[in-house]
Amino acid sequence: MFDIRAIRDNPDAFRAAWNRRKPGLGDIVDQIHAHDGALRKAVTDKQDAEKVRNENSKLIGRAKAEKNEQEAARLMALVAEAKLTIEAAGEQEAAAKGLLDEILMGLPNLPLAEVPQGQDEEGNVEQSRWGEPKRINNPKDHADLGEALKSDFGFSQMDFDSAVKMSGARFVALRGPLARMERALAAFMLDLQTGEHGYEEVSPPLLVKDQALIGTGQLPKFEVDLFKATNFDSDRFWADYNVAHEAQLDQFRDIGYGNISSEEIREASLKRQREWLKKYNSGEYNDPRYLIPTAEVPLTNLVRDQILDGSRLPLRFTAHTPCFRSEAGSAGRDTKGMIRLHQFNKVELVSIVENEEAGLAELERMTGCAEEVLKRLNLPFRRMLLCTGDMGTGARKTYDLEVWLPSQNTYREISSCSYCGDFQARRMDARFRKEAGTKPEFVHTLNGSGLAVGRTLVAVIENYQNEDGSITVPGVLRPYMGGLETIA
RNA sequence: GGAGGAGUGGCAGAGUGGUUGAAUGCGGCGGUCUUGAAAACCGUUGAGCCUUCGCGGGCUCCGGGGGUUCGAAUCCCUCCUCCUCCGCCA
Repeated sequence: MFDIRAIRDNPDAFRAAWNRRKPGLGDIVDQIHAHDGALRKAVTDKQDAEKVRNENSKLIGRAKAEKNEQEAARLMALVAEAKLTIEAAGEQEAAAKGLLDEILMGLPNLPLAEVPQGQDEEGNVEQSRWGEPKRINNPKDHADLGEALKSDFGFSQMDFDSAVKMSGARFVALRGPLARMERALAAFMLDLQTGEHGYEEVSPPLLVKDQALIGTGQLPKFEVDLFKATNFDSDRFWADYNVAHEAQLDQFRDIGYGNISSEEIREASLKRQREWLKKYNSGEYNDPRYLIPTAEVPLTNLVRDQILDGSRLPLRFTAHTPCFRSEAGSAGRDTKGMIRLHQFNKVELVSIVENEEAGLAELERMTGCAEEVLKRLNLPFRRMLLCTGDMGTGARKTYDLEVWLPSQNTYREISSCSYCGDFQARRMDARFRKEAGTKPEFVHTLNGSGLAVGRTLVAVIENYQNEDGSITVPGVLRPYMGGLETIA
């Protein structure tokens, strides 16, 4: 969401920024301006009429107390007239607000000036590199290595076949030492971020309401990327439906079937059915939840609908959770292995700060916190500054960390750290008060992966592979794996 | 799942149809007193929006939504949340 007053005052700045996101998108400013004008006109009209109603209602009370019925009747007529105006203006207000919100909620955040212009990942700019890729002769990819490794019971430690049978494509079951290594990675990351970087560990809900996703920006535009868990109340729906059906039949009977054409009956029935189809799909009989696509959603929503104490900022949260993504639109990409799954684990970092200056400093800090994980695992990586076309909707500036994958002879994304300004805060109504007595201000939010656990496992397997197909356990993970040095 | 109760300002807690955006207490802020502090006393203290260059004026909000009424925190409907008891359950 955006500050409508800022758009009014600087329409050209918004126009230019949205055009940087996507050529032509800035023209939306004209529509916003039109709807905003209509909205304010309607609001003013309504308020004027409400004033008339309120004042006269008080006078009515006084007139009645004085037993002046004639005066009371005269005033009541005035109020009745005002109410018509209120109703009409109210409808116009709701219509304009609906159109305006629909536009505003669907627009992406404004990229900061230092973000490079670009259409897709080709436009991203490398910022730095760390570590030297190790020379590996004929490196195998993680899937081949993982499937070849056997658990004590003789099953693949990276068991795609079994997972696919029960859940379909893009799922995996880790078994034995590899499963433990994934847990070790998560524990290591969490200990680092909480113990050394000051993040508070959170165990959040994994199912959230649509409002939470609207808050962080995944909705309304990207519902196809999410897994939705529905729970339709069919008993209540059909009970209500039958009542409406009976009522309509009664209505026909009252009119008399001789006085109504079969065409009219058909029309009326269809209309009723269409209405109920709409209700069927609405939230009225359904209370859906979404599986979180990232812990950014619950962690950021921790501050929703609040006025925080400014002296406590910044707040830093971390959580290790599964993430669920439908991966609609990525058919055919990364179909082999664990790079792109419907379910994966991730350690997420979220920071709540007070303004842009603090936010940009925090972005550097947060990215550093993510990089530290890779450094301690001794995995080569590079830092990319994302271009305007490759950033997520909520972001104003994003760094991606890409880890070296020997099998692909390239760097692959393993973390993404974003500064979101007050974009999410406005959608969530998350504010803070600098000092007692001062106006509340919107907080600024950041989120980043610290790191994607599944992909880190992939990187460890590939970078620590040995000629014989065994995997050397990185030093920092050994304490978490009972001292195990090699997975074979 | 069954039975009952409750949702009011940062917190506690009055208020059941007419100057109530809301008594009172605590907390916060400012002040008096004091060498300083405490205590005491006085004042002040919700949010959002519209309008105005500004001073100011106005509207909305007492869990959410809808309704009754000239007028609703107060009455009705509905949903949500919380509490107590019973049942079931990781």
